[in-house]
Amino acid sequence: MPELPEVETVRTGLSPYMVGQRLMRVEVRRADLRFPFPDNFAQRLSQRTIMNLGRRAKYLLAELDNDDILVMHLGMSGSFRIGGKIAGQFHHDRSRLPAHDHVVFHLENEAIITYNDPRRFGFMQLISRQELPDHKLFRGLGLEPLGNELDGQALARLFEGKAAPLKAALLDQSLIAGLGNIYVCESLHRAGLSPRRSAGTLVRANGAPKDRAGLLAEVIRQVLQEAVKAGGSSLRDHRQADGELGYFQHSFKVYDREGEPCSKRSCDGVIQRIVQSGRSTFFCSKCQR
DNA sequence: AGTTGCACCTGGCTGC
DNA sequence: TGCAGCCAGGTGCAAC
Repeated sequence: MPELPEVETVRTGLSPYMVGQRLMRVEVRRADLRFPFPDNFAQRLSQRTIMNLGRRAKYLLAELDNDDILVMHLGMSGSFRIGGKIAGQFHHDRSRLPAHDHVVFHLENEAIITYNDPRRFGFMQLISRQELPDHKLFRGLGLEPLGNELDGQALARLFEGKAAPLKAALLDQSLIAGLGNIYVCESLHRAGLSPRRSAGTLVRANGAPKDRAGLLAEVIRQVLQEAVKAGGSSLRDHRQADGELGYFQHSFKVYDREGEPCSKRSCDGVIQRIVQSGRSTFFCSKCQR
């Protein structure tokens, strides 16, 4: 499910059940997901208390009481479910695909948190707090789009001289970290910018250079904030950790809307689907320039 | 150095 | 109803 808003929604959904709780037992039901689990993974987690559940880009970071950080990435199809005894009540696990339940966390409060991932593009790692910033997973990550750094100037600097299409530049996690296919398409539509325009042209100083970059930075933040507020997007019936469906998918203006009329007032264009670096791009060629 | 294309997986949907 | 083909929210790596 996961771009930044979905991961953030998972974080807030899991936090009340995990933070401050000790891991009594961890079941790991296969040797690997996308990558092998670390050696002695379950043992190293057992009896640790989760001090905080954070997020960087699309990574969930469970900070443990021994200075290790459990790093979790959901890939394309990873999700968490909450079950077990919660607030004195036993909750039945209505899992649809128990075959793909790969990791089960048993917490001191009797909550049972299950990680399910049919495609297994997700992964988990244990990294010490000290080595995390320089770890290969993190050292190359770009700006956190909901942090304080992303504004027109920063974006202009990042994209200056880049020949790559805007679409590709926005998906590049080493520039901005956390956007994926959906929110890039939606942001570009909202900003009225073509996904095919080369990233460098945002900056070229003919007329109002600052404005394009500034506008794009602003709409990215808007779109992400709105999506977080909506609990993310639920595609293919993907659920949030607490079983609720996010509803930002109802706000999509272009994603998966090929052939539909452009929703912008004063635009009579039609949403098109093209393929850029192997992935679908949805946009309106009339109002996105 | 910057891009592109493929690979990693499973499942759901479309169309014959 | 069956089955082939295509598509999917991500990313790392080999190859141009």
